[in-house]
Amino acid sequence: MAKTKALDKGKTLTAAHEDYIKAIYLLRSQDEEVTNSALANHLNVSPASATNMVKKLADLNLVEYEPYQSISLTVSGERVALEVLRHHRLLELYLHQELKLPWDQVHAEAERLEHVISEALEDAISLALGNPLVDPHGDPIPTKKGMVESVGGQPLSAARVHRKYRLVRVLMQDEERLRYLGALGLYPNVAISLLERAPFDGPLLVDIDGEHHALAYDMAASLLVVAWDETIEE
Amino acid sequence: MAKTKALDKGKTLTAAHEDYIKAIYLLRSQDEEVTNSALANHLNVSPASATNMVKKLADLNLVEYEPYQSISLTVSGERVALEVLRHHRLLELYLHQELKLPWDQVHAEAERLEHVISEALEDAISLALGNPLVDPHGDPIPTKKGMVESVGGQPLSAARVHRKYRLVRVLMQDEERLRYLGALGLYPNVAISLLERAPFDGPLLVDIDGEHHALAYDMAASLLVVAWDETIEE
DNA sequence: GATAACATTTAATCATGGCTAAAACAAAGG
DNA sequence: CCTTTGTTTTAGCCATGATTAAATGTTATC
Repeated sequence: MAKTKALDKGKTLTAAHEDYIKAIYLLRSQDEEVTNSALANHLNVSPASATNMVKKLADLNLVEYEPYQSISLTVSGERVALEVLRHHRLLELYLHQELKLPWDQVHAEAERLEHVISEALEDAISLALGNPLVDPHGDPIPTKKGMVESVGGQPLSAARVHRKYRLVRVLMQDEERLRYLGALGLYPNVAISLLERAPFDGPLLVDIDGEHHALAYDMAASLLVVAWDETIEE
Repeated sequence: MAKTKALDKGKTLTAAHEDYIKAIYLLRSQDEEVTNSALANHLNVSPASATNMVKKLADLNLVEYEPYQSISLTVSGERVALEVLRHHRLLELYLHQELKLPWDQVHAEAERLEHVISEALEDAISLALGNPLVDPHGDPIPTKKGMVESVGGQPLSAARVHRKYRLVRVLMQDEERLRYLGALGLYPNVAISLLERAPFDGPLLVDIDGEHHALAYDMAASLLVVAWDETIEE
């Protein structure tokens, strides 16, 4: 019982702590090196603030940190990250599915709620949703035990022409863009085919549920799809 | 546009601000004089902290305050109080009714959530519940416009023997006590009759839905009832 | 009306989590 | 190898919201 400081302290973590830990986890899971500036940038704080907090997290045994080195989570840190992420994604799904909030609004709302819900509420939400595994953007919801389903898929921008795909994940949280996608009917599980690809990473012509639309390349790069017939039909 | 500071600042109020304002409102509505110490006591902070915050709230035009005098809300202050209270009570009802959290837990949960839900979420919750007017404890839910239904009723401790009453409100938020009441089946709208009253403010023998129980005097004093036939049957 | 008892306010401090400016360090190019 | 460029850290500061201890004001009692 000597080195388990972080576990001892239990739920003394503030929203700020959780935000940093979540950011480290998310950056890492996008295969980005977690540098001080990347972290500061992701959280919209100054680099100095990031250093400051990272040091505190290191004291709590939640991150591994040596000055001037890149940052990583410890096992307890990752446990915290997954817990927060579970809250976040359960909330997103709940708000969208049960309370009918538009999907471009649920992220911001969950961002605040994730820090204050109790274990009991987390469980109740999960139960009400039937212990779901993905949120409205197709992001996987960590299980209570901290397991994360790896959602497969390739970027639509890299897909083959004239093949039917299923949209499985939207790597975007920006409200404007999500509203735009929503207007096109681009939600997870929708059928989408690539009709034509403009050169030089130009726009892509796609068929969404019968309708034709042009889609900017970088948008398409943030849409993960799998071949339609590789997936179980609902 | 000179004196409307509080309105100008809009949603820059912190959870601490809201807690103080809510406390002032609740103390006042229990006909207690809102003194500095009552406030400090209610919020579990030191008197010095209360003075400090009250001065800030006065600067924001949310409370009326002169040193050494008792404290009251301004019109904008009351508007804030009602908004927070609306959040709180909507959340309590939602958590209890839709997510099936035990009624003794919803207060603590709502206490945290009330400060972070958006207008849109508030509306969605209210809509999902059919724009309800009372929470699970029988406390009135302020309307969007800031109207509060006054819930009538007299303390059960002052009720007449051998008359059928309807429990309309439980003036208690303590988890232990609520759990106890719950175990007795004492929720709002339950039928209750006073069978016998012990002298010297002693326990009361009551009939709750056919079962007989003894109830401490101070408990009964926190239960508001109305004559069964004065109320609309469901 | 003086004084005791109590409530309130002031003053000085602390922890948190930001910030800016300056110093220290790392990595790359000449 | 040294210097330039960019990143990271340190140092000093600020606002928030709490604390305790001391000073001040209010009220009740004799």
